[in-house]
Amino acid sequence: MWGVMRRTNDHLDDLLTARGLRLTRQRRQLAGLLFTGNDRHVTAEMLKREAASQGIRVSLATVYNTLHNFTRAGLLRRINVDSVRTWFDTNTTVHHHFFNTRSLELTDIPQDHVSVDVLTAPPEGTTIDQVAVVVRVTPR
Amino acid sequence: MWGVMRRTNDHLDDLLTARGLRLTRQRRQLAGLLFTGNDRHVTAEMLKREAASQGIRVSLATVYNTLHNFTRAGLLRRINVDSVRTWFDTNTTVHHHFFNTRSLELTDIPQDHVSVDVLTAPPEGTTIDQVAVVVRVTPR
DNA sequence: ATAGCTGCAAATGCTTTGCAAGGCC
DNA sequence: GGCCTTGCAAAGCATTTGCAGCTAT
Repeated sequence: MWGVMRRTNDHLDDLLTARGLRLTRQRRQLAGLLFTGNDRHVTAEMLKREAASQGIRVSLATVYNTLHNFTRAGLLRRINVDSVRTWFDTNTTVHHHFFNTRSLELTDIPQDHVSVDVLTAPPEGTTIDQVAVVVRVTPR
Repeated sequence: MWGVMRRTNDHLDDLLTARGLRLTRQRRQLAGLLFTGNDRHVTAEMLKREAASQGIRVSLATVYNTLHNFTRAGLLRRINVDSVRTWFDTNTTVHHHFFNTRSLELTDIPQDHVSVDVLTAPPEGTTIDQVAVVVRVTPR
């Protein structure tokens, strides 16, 4: 039990320091929520609420800062699915998404389950950065 | 000259009335900007600015109302490419986009220039509504 | 010691809303 | 006439920013 906890926390600390991020209480706790267990999709507001529900005290500004720092450090990936809020994905590998426009739920689609071919050349003077496939779904 | 103008305006009026939209000055003028000429990608702010530059007086609230009304009527399509502003596309057919994340320019990719295959079934209880491919590009 | 973080409150940017006045059918 | 639209100002959200005080290294 204690062994597991220690290992998990050490692992998280390594994750942060390896990316040059200082170990602050807030970052460690948010990392604990994000990088323990399965892949997750969160918004700033969601993460703040979840933290609060676990007795973690963080300001919303810090949640935003942390999400951006983690993204810059390559620990998270931004996803653009609706124009209201910004989503962050703990799965940083190339992959795509189902987006339930009613419940606002995001689900991963493994990269190898989607084949995309773009036959048109990108606009003059630009290079392709990322291809995002969002499959919008609604309750049947 | 007059013939062309008349025909264009009549055509626009038909477009609106056919969709059950009342002919107000603002709707006709905005429709004139949107549906005359090539396909376009606009945000509310852009359309408002463009209207202003042509001496068309419309409030921003009305621009938003109109964009939504036109969308509901099937004359426009919403596009989600960034989480800051909402884009509207006069091309309502199925197709995809290049999005220049630096200049915020949107370019169409004809549907038949993109092949997408999703091998994963949509989440339990949902059906696919739309598949959106956004190719993010940056200046070389 | 000091560069970097945090938290608060205020500011920002996009979008929506409430409501009175005006316009279309 | 009656219902729909418009315009304004205010409100609403998500997000960012300025800054004073704190903290990791």
